[in-house]
Amino acid sequence: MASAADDISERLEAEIVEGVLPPGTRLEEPALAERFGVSRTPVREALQRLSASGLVELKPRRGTQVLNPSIGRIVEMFEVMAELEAVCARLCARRGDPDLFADLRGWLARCAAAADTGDASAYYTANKGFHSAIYRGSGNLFLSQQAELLHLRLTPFRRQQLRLPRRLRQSLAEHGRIVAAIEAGDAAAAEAAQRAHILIQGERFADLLAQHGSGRE
Amino acid sequence: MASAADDISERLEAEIVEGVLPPGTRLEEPALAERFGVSRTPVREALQRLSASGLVELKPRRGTQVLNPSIGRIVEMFEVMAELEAVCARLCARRGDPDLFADLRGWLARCAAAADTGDASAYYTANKGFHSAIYRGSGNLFLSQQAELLHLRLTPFRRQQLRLPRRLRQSLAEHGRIVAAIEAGDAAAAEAAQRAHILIQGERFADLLAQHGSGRE
DNA sequence: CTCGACTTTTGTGTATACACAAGCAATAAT
DNA sequence: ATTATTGCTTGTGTATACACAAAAGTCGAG
Repeated sequence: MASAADDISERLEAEIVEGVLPPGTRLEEPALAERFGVSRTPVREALQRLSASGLVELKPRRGTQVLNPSIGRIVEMFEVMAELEAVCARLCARRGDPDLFADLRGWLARCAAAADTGDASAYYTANKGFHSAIYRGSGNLFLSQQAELLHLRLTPFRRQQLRLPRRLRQSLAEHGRIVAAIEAGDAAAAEAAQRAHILIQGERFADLLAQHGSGRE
Repeated sequence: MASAADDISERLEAEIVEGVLPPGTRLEEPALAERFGVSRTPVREALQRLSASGLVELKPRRGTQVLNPSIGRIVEMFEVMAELEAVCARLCARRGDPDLFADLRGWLARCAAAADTGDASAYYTANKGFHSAIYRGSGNLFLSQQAELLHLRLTPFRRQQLRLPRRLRQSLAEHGRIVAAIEAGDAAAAEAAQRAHILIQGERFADLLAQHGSGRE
């Protein structure tokens, strides 16, 4: 039922997000067509969609490649992400829905379990669930979808961070503060905690790159 | 130099935003192909892009039509727009750049001139410039682009509002308060004023629809 | 007259073929 | 030896053709 273009764009998206296709990789239509056993037509449609969601860059007559934003731009994206999530957290606090509290507590527990065992992969999953719960908890479906989209776009640049065990525990503590503020109905505190929680990731990212001396400017 | 698909998507975008193609209009590929004198291929690419930017809906095997969101969803979009613009205004106030002040004052003057003569079309243009200046003034290019995109998506639903002369003067007054707060470096006031300025549009929109008893739910 | 099954038509999804621009290599001229 | 020009290769942009699903129309049975 899913069209070939859907299928291809999903698989490419996953590979970009997972880092299988690192930023800068050239995506040539004939090669992809052969790989997926289809013609170039659905491949082109898939690339168009990825371009629209901001994962690849599509230069006219010069091919498409996995987007490789500058450090500055990535930091900007993290700043916007921080604001979007801050709004979500504020709205969560304002709603004060007990079901939402239970949901958040559940994800928090999963995060804690993963942090205890130091399982970065499990923490990644639980973390994603936690943030999605906050998006949905805003009660604004459009906002939630925008947040999910930007979260996806940032995933390639966030992966390395959770490898550091200290960051993992720190992240967990921040989650705890966020949930506490939401449960207390303290919108301002929830907003501030969430914003800080995301902003620190942008800073972390810049630190990591400066450290490793990546080839970016 | 611009590809046919670029050209078509731009023209369709303009027509959707201007209301020539009202929400709900079916966009059939063969018809568009004939109209633009090209084959279906570039038409399809153009529709893909419009779908990605959120102006049209592309249902598999069921064609594409100009997006016709529910009232609730449009209100949600206005809420997100309000938050994005609020962030922009806050960042403007924090920067405190005199060049930015001058820019804003310039647009404010153009808005005032248009409001004096009651020229809704001129006010529309000046208003767009004013808001764009605030986006750019945030100093965050990514945020600015996201704001422009959402502004574009909301344009079809904002057109009717400025017809009302009272709303026009009211809008001008709000602009004045925003600029004053930014110039004063009062980030919190700028943020609040900008948020309110946008939110009122969402409410206005809902009012208008309720009044006219549109066919939406 | 109404309802349902069948046929026709319309429109989308995909494949293939051609057109052409950009990059690259080899050769020729200075 | 260096550089400019020309031809070749690669890859994207567009056109056309076919496959098939969904909607629309038609016909017959009750």
